[in-house]
Amino acid sequence: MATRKTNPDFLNGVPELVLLELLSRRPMYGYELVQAIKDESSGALEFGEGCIYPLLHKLEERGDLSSRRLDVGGRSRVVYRVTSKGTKQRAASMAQWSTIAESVGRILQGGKYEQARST
Amino acid sequence: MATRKTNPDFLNGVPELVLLELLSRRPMYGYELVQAIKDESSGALEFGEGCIYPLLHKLEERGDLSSRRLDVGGRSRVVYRVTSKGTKQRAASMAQWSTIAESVGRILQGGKYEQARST
DNA sequence: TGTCATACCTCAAACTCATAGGTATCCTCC
DNA sequence: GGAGGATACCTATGAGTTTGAGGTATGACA
Repeated sequence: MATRKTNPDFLNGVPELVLLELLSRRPMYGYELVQAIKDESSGALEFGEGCIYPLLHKLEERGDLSSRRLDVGGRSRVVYRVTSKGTKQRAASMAQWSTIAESVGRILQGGKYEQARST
Repeated sequence: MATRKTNPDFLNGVPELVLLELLSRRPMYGYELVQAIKDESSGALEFGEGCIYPLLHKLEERGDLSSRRLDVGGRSRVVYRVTSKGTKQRAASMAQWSTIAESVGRILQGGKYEQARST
């Protein structure tokens, strides 16, 4: 009952994938990421701070991210960047997402053809 | 803290979508669905019985599915079909999946361009 | 002074899904 | 005739993720 084996996380691990992807472009801090995800998806994806901060901590603990505290105009920001371990993880995650998204897409498309044929 | 509002279920509601889709093509029973999902996705998607059966019950309770018990060769099967309510739900779910899958895809693609430009 | 945006954080509860169990019938092979 | 596997249903525990709501503190603006 310990480790998950099947459907490795993609039917609810999108936040992690998105974080690794965005951070692989440039280092960012938590609050910025929350806004960026919302912006880049035109509002379709909206992960709250309660989702992002714990996830950042988890990824750092796991070694996929490293952080550095910055003071900007009296405010303190924690800026994260992807480690080399995280880069590998990102590639693996992207591959898994692709496989799953294609599979789901194919099933939904299959429905189209079915309907077209039977109509 | 009661009802979920954001990210309406698609970062972990794929099993539900797939069930509604497959059942909208033809009525099927639980055990058959478990195999069908595995087959149609070439093994990429694998939802166990412990996922499918409770979900079928939930969808029926909610009014998206109706069931009928069949006896076939001494074995008892519970065959499910999509109700008109379920058909609407399926359309809504498909639309949501599309939006989210496209958003995630766009973010991942964005990464490609970024890299191409900066390299 | 109050309020809003920025910026960090944590916790409780809700939810889903995986794993592992349980029952019972049928078929095949030995 | 018995063992084992496939078929077919089911539930329960628990791991893991995400939501929603809260809390702290600074800076900007009116």
